[in-house]
Amino acid sequence: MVRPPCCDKEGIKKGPWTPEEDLVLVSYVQEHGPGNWRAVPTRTGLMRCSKSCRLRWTNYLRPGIKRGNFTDQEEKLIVHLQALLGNRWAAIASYLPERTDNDIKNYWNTHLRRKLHGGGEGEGGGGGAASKPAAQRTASSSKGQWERQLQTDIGMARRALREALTSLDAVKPLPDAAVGAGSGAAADSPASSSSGASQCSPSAAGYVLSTENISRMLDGWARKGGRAGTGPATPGAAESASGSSPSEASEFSYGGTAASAAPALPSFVFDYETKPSVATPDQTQLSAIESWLFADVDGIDHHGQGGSFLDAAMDYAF
DNA sequence: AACTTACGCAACCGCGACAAG
DNA sequence: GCTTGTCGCGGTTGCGTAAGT
Repeated sequence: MVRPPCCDKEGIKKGPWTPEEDLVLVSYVQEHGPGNWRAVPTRTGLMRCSKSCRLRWTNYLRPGIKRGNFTDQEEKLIVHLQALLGNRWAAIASYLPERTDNDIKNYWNTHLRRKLHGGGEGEGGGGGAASKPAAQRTASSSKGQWERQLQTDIGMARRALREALTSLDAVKPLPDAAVGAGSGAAADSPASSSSGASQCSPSAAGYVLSTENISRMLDGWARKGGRAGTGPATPGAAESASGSSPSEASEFSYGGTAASAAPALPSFVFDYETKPSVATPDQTQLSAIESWLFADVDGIDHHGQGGSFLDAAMDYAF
């Protein structure tokens, strides 16, 4: 039963991804779509294990990802959902389509857990499992199962989310800017502010965000002088992306200024992206959430609305 | 200015579930 | 129904950077 680790093969590279690897992976996924990760290393020549490729894609390269600067709204959602669902970060992440489960997990571990429990012990990281959430932890966290679990938890989740939004409303009545910031890279991401993503049509959001990601990557690399490492992680680095296109980038014809060059990169439209939310206007999305949450406030559980959001929520996840 | 400590994030690891044969 | 392969998730670690002394 003990299966050897998938990555213990000779010649499998570990550690931070290099710009070249990122571009190869993006290029591959662009062409073939995400999935069949097993084949990625062999077909791309990447000396990475399939897991690493998948992780890199889902946590970093995937278009539509917003990084850093969690808003109050997101924070509250995370807190409430964590209380309800426990450390099922993937499930929680499905409510925050622009955030990765890893990001949420990190944010929880580094900010929220401390914040909520004042350095208190045993909650969250270990505590999430230790202190049983309202929804009992199932042994499985697989997609299908947590989806079913979510279905059963949905009532509680709705209540909690509504509370979260309601309490937030008291502080800040969801102005457009806030809504945009709620999920919008527009508000707090220098990258987007410089690239004008917020001005793009909603349908192009995914596209723009994806190119932004690349832009960020490229800029990060440029700043590090092409040094391998976590350069792309440098937040808000895209403002100088233009004019700093590393030589490697040209090899892949992505251009160094991905964001500004977006229209010239039609091949970068990730049609196969499984999270339609990236192409959904943030405001619309939040409005949907809100209407769904408040649908039964007055005792009316509009099936249509609830259903639609539930469907949408499920769509986000898959 | 140099050194130390704390923090944040990206990536790795191990396990379980699902699907195909 | 069983075995094997692949995928996805959550926990944890290690490195780079910021903050403090």
